[in-house]
Amino acid sequence: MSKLANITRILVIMISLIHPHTCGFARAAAWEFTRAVTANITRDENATPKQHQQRVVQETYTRFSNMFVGTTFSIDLQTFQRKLPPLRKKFSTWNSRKTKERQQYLEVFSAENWKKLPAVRKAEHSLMNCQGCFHRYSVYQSFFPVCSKEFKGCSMRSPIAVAQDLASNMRTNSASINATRKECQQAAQKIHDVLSPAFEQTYRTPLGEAFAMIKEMNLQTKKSKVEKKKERRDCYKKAKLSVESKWKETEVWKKLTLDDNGQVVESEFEVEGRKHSLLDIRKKILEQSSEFMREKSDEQYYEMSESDIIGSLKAIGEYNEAKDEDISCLRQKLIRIERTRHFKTWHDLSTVSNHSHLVFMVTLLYDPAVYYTNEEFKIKTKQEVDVQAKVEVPQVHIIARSSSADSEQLAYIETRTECLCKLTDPISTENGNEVTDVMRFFHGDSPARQYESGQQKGGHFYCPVCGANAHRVYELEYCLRSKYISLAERQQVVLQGPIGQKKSLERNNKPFAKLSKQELIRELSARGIYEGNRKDELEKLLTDELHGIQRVPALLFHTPNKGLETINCQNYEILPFEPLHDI
DNA sequence: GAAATGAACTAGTCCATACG
DNA sequence: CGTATGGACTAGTTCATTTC
Repeated sequence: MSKLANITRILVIMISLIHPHTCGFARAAAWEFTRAVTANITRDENATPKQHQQRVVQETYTRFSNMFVGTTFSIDLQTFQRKLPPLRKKFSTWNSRKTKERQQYLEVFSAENWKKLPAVRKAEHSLMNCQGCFHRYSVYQSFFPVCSKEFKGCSMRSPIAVAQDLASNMRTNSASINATRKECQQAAQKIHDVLSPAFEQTYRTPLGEAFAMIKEMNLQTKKSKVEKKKERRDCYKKAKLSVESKWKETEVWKKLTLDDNGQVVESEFEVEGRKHSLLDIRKKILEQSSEFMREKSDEQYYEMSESDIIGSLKAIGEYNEAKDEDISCLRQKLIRIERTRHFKTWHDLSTVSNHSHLVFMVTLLYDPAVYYTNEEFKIKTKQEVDVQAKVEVPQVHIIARSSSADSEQLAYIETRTECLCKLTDPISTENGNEVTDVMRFFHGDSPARQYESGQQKGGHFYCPVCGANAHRVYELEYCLRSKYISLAERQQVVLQGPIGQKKSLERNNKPFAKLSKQELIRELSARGIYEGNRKDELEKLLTDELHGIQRVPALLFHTPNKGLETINCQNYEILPFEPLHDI
């Protein structure tokens, strides 16, 4: 038998009006039409019974074909004629105890309801293997009395039929015993096991999940670990947003800036932080550490003999014998050193209960020239004190809500530089001796130091101090040869080319990002590099030239072309190592 | 038709906390 | 203590569109 003939045979076999998956609308229509036609058409006197029967079928078929247009319902007259009698038999011999179901069946699948169906819904139906009936009318389809062995397997596939079988089984076999909890569970489990596969296949939803949709059952799908966490996170996010919105209500400021066309633009910005001014911190530390200071008045210095002064200088390693300095020079030097304090800034970011925070701390550096050593203090007061620990207690400078993005952290530069400019404002001890304060060091973890120095974060040049190539950081010799790049040098590197200069002045936090080819050529030629043709080659050259320098040091962000001395940071250095936390 | 441009994506870095 | 998760960043790839 050829393949085509095989397929045809299967198709012919498949057509049946009583198959469980035959369209309900088709069945009901065929039945109603054949009844109406039989009642309405009177037999011609000349016609034989067979001829009359033929006419009835012909008329029924015509009405049927008119109602169901389209290939999915196509059926030829002969087949229709052959398949009609079993259907008539089903309807006429429908179980008399289930007339209600029969009535409902015919109502639901009435011609009227079919007409009301929108075209999209109609398209779901077909004479055989009707998906529309299977998915949307399975309850009513299950009323149709299919007991043929041939179709039993098919009917079992319908979860409704399976459920009905189970229920009737339970009714007939129910024993009136007091079931234990375990038996109860086992029975329910069995029902689930039998029903679940058919249900899931039909509705593409696990049975349990579908049960959870029924309100009366009061069931809930158990959330997975991931879902639980997600829920919790969403909750945190919500709380964060509500806090932020409240902050916005109270802390909105206005500022005037120039746009690209030189027009003054008023814009709003939010401040979500608090600051102790550097001046307050300096005064506070001066007061707290006064008992440890080896403070002398001007008179006392002038009363010191030459040998005393030289001895004091020697003690702090500041006496240079080769240099021939006179006594007044040495005295001034000693006064300067003993009245100069050095400070260190620490910066870090952290998340506290899902909110990102930024902190700047300021610490005074212990200097034996200014403060007593532990031994000296013990001789003086008989107390055993760790002077350095007392002196180097860190003070909170700025604490604020801020994301770790550079752009956001740079918003705090203005207020920092404002404080640094006032570093030269004189403050005096109780005895009226003026002290000089110097901002000396910066320390923090890698991202913090990268932020402060203007180095890129990550990538191939992540070292915030020397910009060593990431591929070679394990070569000791290479690392030792890599030079410390000072903040002033970094500033010069950025400003060397016209584009870097222009974009820095525009306060672009990434002046070398996304340059066009023309800009790349200009930038490179200003740096004496004339190689490269294609854009990617030029980009690579510039990357190598900058070795990770991304912008001017953070403190110069607002005044990129001014010297560090304008913000009293000429001695400011970023420490090359990552220390322990201050707090 | 090659190069430039821009968007979207992946993979990897470091930082950190939350949680069982 | 290990795992999960998230943000911010660099670096590289792919793909489609535009420009020269």
